[in-house]
Amino acid sequence: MPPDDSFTRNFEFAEAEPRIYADWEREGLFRADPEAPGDPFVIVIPPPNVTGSLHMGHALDNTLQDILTRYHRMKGDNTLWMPGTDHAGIATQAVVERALAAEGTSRAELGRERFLERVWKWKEEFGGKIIGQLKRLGSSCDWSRERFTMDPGLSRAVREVFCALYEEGLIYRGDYVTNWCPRCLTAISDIEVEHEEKDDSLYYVVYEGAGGGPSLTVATTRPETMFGDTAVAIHPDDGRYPPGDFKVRLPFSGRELPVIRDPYVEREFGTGALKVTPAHDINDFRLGERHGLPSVTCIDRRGILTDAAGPYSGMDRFEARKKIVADLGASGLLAKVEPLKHAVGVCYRCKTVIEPLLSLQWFVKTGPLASAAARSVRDGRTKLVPQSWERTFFEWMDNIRDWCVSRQLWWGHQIPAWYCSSCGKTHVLREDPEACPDCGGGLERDPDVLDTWFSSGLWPFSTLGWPDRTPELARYYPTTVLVTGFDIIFFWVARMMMMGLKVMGDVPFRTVVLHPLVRDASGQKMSKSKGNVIDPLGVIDRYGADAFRFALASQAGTARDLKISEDRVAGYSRFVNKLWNAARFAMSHLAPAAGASGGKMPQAPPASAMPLPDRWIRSRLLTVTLECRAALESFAFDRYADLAYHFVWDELCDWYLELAKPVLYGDDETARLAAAASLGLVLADTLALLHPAMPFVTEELSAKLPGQSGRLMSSPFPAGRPEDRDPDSERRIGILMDVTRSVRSARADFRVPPGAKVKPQVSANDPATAALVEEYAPLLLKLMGAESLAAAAPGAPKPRDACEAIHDWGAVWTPVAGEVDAAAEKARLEKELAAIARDIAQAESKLANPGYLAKAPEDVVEETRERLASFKAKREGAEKSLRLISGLAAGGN
RNA sequence: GGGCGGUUAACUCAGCGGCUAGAGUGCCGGCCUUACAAGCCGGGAGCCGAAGGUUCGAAUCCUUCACCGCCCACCA
Repeated sequence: MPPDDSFTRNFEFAEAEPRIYADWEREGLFRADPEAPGDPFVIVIPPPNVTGSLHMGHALDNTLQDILTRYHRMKGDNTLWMPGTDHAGIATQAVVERALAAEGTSRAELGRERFLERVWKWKEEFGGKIIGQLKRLGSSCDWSRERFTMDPGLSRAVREVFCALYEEGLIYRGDYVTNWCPRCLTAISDIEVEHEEKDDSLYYVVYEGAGGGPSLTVATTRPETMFGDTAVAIHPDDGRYPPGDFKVRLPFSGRELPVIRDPYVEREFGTGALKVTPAHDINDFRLGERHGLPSVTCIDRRGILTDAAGPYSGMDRFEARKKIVADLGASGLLAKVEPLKHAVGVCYRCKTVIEPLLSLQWFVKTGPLASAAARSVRDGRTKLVPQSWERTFFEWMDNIRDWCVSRQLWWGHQIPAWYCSSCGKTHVLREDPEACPDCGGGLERDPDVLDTWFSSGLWPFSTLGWPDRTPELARYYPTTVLVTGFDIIFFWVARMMMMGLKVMGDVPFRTVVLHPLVRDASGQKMSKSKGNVIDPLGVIDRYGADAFRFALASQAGTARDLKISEDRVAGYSRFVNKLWNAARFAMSHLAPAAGASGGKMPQAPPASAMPLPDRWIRSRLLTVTLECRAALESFAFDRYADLAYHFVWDELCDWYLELAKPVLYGDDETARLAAAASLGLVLADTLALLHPAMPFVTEELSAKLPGQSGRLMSSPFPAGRPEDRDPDSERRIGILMDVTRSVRSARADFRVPPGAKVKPQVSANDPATAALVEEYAPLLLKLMGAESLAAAAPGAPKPRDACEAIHDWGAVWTPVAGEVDAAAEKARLEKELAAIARDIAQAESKLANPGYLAKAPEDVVEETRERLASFKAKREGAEKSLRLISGLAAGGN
């Protein structure tokens, strides 16, 4: 029966995937309905930057989310995958500023209002490209609910939360030393600072004594900040320095600095004397607070020295450092210079060295929020998967510092704070005011915007409609699972937990699945500068989304790195093809069977009424189905993929389809139809099993099944038919596989010509096995290139020309050309016997061990007993053969 | 300085107290067998990083060490 002409030889993914996706979308299959029944299963997407395009990290993240979403949807859960994008303040603003620069203008020239118009316009025009790319991946998000962090609704949520936290004292404004990026011209939070090991110099600078006091030498890496010094600090117990108050003179300026004593100072480092610059160092700032020191800012927001730096004013901070060092040397005030390796903070975006700067910023008081978040993980309200991340999470939450949330940008949620020019009061308000509510004076709004992560911290409830009490919020919060890379645990996961617990009074999600980070094939981080970036869309173009998704899922275990290479994807594209062709084959037999049952899927008989191969595959399908479900429930995506892959390829294709062929091509019509129906049943379940990982090809194939009306994506996920469990059929198929493999192996070893038919015999240890072989011999003949397969008479000797394969249930004799070399055969058997003897010795020693018998679990001991019996059976067969062959070797030729 | 990973076949990894340690890719040999040559069949390949320890039993648990990688960090 030739396959149907419309059934192409390969899955034409380039044509099929967009078409199928459009069908799903048109049919509204992604939509969630809060009124619908079923347990809620909810995922909120980690919102990609609206300016971004799909990279490997997104591809992995969204593949896993889609697998879970599709699985739960098929299971009948009330499933919502909530999509959207992030305004990504600093990143987006930078992109638009670059565009402006190319036009020869700038943000300053445009002014705030026109600049923001430009960003919105840019967003409408080029933003959201990534949504289309997520669709190509197959993401089954409910696009009707797509949100953007700067939507009116979400902005309202941001404002509400800001006001509420302010009213509660959890948001405050103050003058502190914050991390300032002189290039981005904004403050950034602590976790946005990266630390880079750098080879630097430690300069020993002499501060001469004032008023007859002693001189001090301080050690610093940043001599250019000396004009901001307002003290020198030593350890209170440092005996190298005289007791009592004294002062030193700042080089060049002559300004007098008090010498203070504080245990913060490390006596062992440098000279044990520390220059204190409260305006440009966070530790010095704290020292200054403790000792009531003034702050002097000597470097401005652009990294340029200020008038406080006297002759160096107007110089860049690094230029100034060189010049100052040179000048100190010339004045004999540079005692020495040592090389020093230390970590320097740089901006996570532009890698510019951070300038700690005293400035007026808004902060979130994170202490109480963080301890609530940590508690929710400690008591299991939110689980981290893999659990090993908990320690890291606690580490951070327990040592968290206040979160600087103001950014000196224009693109973002402007801080809802107004300052009265008359009475000087600060007003944080939900509605824009006309005038000062207190005195009616003129108001000026705070120009700054909020950190992008402030709004993404609200994502799990703001997207569901909060602050309104929507049906979605009631039904879908807390969400079920959050899937993300571990790189944003602190940026995002922790913030959502803090905000969710504070605002909603409950955790934002029950489980956080932290997946690996995608690397290139050699484990390197992908980056444009390294040129090792693989574009996921190119991969989809070349291999299809299904192969790509499957490759990602197959590697999504508990490791930290996921090394992706095209070879791997190519490997799974062969799997897609394999599945396609297996289905093509199955369908060519299903079609006539369906014809016989009126175009409908033929009713498959119960497994127990079927021949052995069907009973076996259905038993295996049951096991694999249950294992796949267990794997998905525990987020073991790699295991799920592996199980499905091997079931399809090794069992379904390599054995079941081959064993079915003699029947399917046979003359017995009843048997043929039954086999086809059984095949259809197994195929349908297999497609459903694979659908979460490979949605396109499975949907396409499912549509070709006879009598198919609905979509596979909205069909039930297989639950497994418990009545199909059949360990005996698995054992018996195992014997038939042994026979087949033994003959194939003998043929290959002895170079039996491909066309030549052999007449193997099976010498079974018991009549039941002999009967089994005789019964199913017709199914095996073609698989092993045999003309006949017979059970040898009990006790019959192995023919001289036969290659023998020994099993615990008996032996397979495959006659090969001429006579088997007796000496070689003897050597082989002796080797085999030695191996068997080792196995037996091992098993026996275990069973003779009282500790083993007493402590090992019952089933393990039982297994060992069975194994020992099987070894002994094998040994007996091998010994018998050896006796025979020895006789031949000695007396024969 | 603190913490977390990794080290298993040529490569990339799975296995994480008990089957004779597995898979994919690659390699070797043979096949165009009417679902699939993007395929089929057969085959070789590993003192499970090192050393101790716990245990009846260790690739798997503990300790120490080595190398690789990541994260956090207020000795300038």
